Amino acid sequence: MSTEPEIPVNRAATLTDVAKLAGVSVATASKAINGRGDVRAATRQRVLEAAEMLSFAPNALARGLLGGRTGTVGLLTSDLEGRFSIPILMGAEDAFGAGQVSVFLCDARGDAIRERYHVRALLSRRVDGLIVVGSRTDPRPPLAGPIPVPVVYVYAPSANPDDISITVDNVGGGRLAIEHLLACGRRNIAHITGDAGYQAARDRADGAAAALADAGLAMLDGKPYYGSWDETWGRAAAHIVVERHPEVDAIFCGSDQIARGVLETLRDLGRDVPGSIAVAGFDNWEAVAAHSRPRLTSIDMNLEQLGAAAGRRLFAAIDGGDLPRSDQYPGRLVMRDSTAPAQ
Amino acid sequence: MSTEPEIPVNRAATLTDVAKLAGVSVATASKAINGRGDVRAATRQRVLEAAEMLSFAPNALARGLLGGRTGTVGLLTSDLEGRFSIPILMGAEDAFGAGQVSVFLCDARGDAIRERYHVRALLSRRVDGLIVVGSRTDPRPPLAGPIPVPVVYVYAPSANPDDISITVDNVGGGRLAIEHLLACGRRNIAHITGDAGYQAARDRADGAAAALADAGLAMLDGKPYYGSWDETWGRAAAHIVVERHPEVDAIFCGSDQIARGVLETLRDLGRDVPGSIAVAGFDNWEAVAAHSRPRLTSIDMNLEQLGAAAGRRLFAAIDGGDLPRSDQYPGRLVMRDSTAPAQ
DNA sequence: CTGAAAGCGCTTACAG
DNA sequence: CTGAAAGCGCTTACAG
Repeated sequence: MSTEPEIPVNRAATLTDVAKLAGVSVATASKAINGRGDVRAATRQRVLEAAEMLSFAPNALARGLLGGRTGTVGLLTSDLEGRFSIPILMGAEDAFGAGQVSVFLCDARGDAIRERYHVRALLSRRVDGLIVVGSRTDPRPPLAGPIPVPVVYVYAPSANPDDISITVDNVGGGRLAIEHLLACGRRNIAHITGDAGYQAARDRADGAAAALADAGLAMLDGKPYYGSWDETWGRAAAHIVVERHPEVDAIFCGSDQIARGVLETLRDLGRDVPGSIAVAGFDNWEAVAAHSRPRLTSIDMNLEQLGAAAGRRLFAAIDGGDLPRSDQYPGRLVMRDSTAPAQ
Repeated sequence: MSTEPEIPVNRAATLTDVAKLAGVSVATASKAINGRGDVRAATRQRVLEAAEMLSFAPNALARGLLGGRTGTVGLLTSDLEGRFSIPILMGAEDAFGAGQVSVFLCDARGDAIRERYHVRALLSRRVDGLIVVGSRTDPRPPLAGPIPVPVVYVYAPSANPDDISITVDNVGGGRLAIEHLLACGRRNIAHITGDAGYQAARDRADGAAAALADAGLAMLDGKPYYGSWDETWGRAAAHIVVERHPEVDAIFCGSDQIARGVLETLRDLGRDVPGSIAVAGFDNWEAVAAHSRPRLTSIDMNLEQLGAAAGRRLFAAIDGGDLPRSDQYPGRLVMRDSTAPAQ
């Protein structure tokens, strides 16, 4: 029964505990654990064993207090429930998690007051940087007040062009969809999409129009069918399109949910997809696109990559050196069964 | 042109800066800012103004180093893409965000190694507590190693009954659905659900069976149609049910996606919903349930409330005192158009 | 009511 | 190769 007064019981072990157990100074213990400075191999060994024995975990707060860096970043989202925020968040989390960085998550719920409150809190925790995730592609006001750390806006760009914003190339996405439909031999193409108040709707429509123009064509009616982003609108709009333009041989939809509604109506009307009419969606929302009849071809915005890119930019900005610039990322086409060469 | 050498330029203002500018000691500045100790009103005023002028934000790391508490918690999720994790996460974030607590988000991606790594990191950041969010309702192994802070498991309970677990009452949810269908006057009720390997599937089925038994009934075929959680299975199973049991007047589905497939098949077969057959889903996944034809009645698991409850439990555990116990939360029925009294 | 001093747990020059 | 000392930014008894 030896008494070992040195071993801590109720509190987490500190470097002092480790040093004591190893019979060295805290300075030496620190060096041994961090692999810094010249420490005799045997000494290092002893320290490491002591640390292990006490399951020592260095206090990151103390560390952060010293060095200029805390190894934390803030992830500011405007709405967690948004399907778009989540993959971005995953990508960013992944980009950081791989390193030594921990992520503070804050949901401002679209409220500017709450956002400011969270920014204050994050700054007082001395985050090394901030990622601001939007839920719409429309530009958003930049964070208020002086922010002493780098900020990267993702998905929704900052309204200030001097800020770093990483966004989806929706124009390119619209192009991609149309080019695919053209390659399938379709010529009479309608575009049914969401609320025209969304930049995303307008951008995708612009890209679609441009791709059609390149082929000497225009979308049916010369303009998109703007509406809302859901199935109900998709069903209604499909009825209108087919009635006005029986010759329609392809429909590009601004979202998978709209496409889903379009598919239902075409099914009700007995129009064969893709034989008679090809249908392409947007978002590549697995749950929606992969189980429709037929399974839906769609544009994927690569949101996870977008998040990861934002993470890397933030790293670069934190490390200083060459300041990263804003950038746009292209989507990609995911082909399923709702599009095919015309029969 | 006065020279004011005291005002910091490149670094964040510290309490020392504030104290200097206000012409008091740091101790007094600290008390003034925290409303602690007796400070003359005028003095406090001066300090507050100085703090404002320098946009002083107290260094939370330094604070955390002193007191035993850091005001941070770790939110450990096993998969961010899971639809179920997100509302829980929102609820928890909300419960904390309202207070002074910041949340570290870690996605272990279902990998035990990664989970351990994240736990280490969180502990070295001295979080005050941990919330572990599962993505299935099956019990999961408790966190490995000695965890010196309170842990609350949510959605997926810990396999160790001594741990605090906050879960959904799936048995009750199954009951709720069946009781509603019975109240609608249905008597020939089938149950189509997901993978029997999921505790959630078995629990919901058990609840359904119990509610039927209470009414002196049994589900058609005497047991659930187990399959997978998606629409494709819903479509296939609905065909089987209708063929074997033309008398079927209600189908309770283990998920909204299954229900969606069931609705499609019934539509194809020309069976009227809800007139001829009532259909109820589970999850109340807005995007799926609110736009089907007809709109889907479904059981909502109140996941956001679950997350908030977990947050409050963790608070209680951190504050010590009466240790909170594990608990189950009931779901609620959300009535839409796919169920109605029999004609 | 105010301030000097100690200390939280660590790291980093600087001596030895 | 090792250790004593200073210091990161704050708070908290304790004097005055």
